[in-house]
Amino acid sequence: MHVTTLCLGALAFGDATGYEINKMFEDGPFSHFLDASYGSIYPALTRLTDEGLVTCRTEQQEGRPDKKIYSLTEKGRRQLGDALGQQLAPDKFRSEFLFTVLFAHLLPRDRVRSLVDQRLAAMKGKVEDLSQADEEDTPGMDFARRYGHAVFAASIEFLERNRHLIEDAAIEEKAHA
Amino acid sequence: MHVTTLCLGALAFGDATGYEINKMFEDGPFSHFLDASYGSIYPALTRLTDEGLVTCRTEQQEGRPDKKIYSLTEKGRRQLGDALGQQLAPDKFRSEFLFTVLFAHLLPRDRVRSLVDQRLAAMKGKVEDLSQADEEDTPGMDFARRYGHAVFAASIEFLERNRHLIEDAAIEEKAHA
DNA sequence: GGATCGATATATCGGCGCTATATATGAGGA
DNA sequence: TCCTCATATATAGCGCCGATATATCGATCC
Repeated sequence: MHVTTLCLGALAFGDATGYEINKMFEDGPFSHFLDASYGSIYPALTRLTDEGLVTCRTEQQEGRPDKKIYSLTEKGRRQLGDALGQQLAPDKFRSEFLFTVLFAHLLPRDRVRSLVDQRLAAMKGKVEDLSQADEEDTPGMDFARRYGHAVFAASIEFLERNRHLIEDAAIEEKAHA
Repeated sequence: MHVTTLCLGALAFGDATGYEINKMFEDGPFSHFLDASYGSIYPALTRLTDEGLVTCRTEQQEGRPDKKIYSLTEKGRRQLGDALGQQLAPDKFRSEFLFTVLFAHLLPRDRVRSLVDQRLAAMKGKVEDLSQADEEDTPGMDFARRYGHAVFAASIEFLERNRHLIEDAAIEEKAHA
């Protein structure tokens, strides 16, 4: 599923600028399970406009560049529907933490402990974020939020119960590797 | 963390060919939380050889191309240690399933149900995979395996308990979007 | 017995998308 | 006063995935 499709999805929630779409990936409803950045969003919106899947109207502003507000066309809406009907790619997960942990037996104990502490703090923050329901959310958004909450909660519980497995394996001294 | 670093990590478990390293990402110990493919592994090994971080010896074979077996040098081992001491990037997670589910209220119920069924089946397979401990695993590998198991188990439980949230929201008719 | 398929093994090309950067300004905190 | 953050668009560079090319052996299938 290409960035163009993700942008169509973003616009299905209402008209938006490239800047606003980017925020949906950074902080918004997509942030926990999708990724996209300016470098791909702006070119995608241009391509979508060329193909007639979205339209663009410009709004003058003072001090800032003019706002380019994009809207889904009927053709774009159909294209999104098609994409959601295709075979989906399986989830992708990338964790430098787990990669690093594979070498716990070669790392100083302090390092491993700090790694786990940092991770626990980050995950507790995420669980906090995902605890707040929003009245305006679609059923899907609510489901995704609860899903994230459940997974992060399980992750935290696992880490707290099993951190000793890697901490005990780590080396006592402070030396590097 | 670049592919070169991941290759150093792979070679820290023993000498290997590019083909074997690829398998570590495809089926092996890295497969659940890392990604890399031929298109990046072979160039990475060339670069690592040029920089003296790995060495390469060639083994003749009949019928197949000669095996190029790579080994970590002392310099490579130090470089890996350094990388594991740096600030790690946070986990990245990409899910077309959750993206699609955001639009559950626009999709036919059959589609949503089939999506959940497919996902459950895939996840049960993963849990199965991750149930088998291996005597030869490092403590880190064992930890990562259990971690995956815990997270997938939580995921399955959540899906089974909450699938109705999106299935009830989906539209009754069979029409597309 | 012939055909097809998957595993073994290396390598490159095209294109997609992230990271960083450029540009410009107003608001708010230090 | 200065710096950082938010608003807003856009591109260049580069890293990496996916597809493809090449070659052979063993296994399965019909």
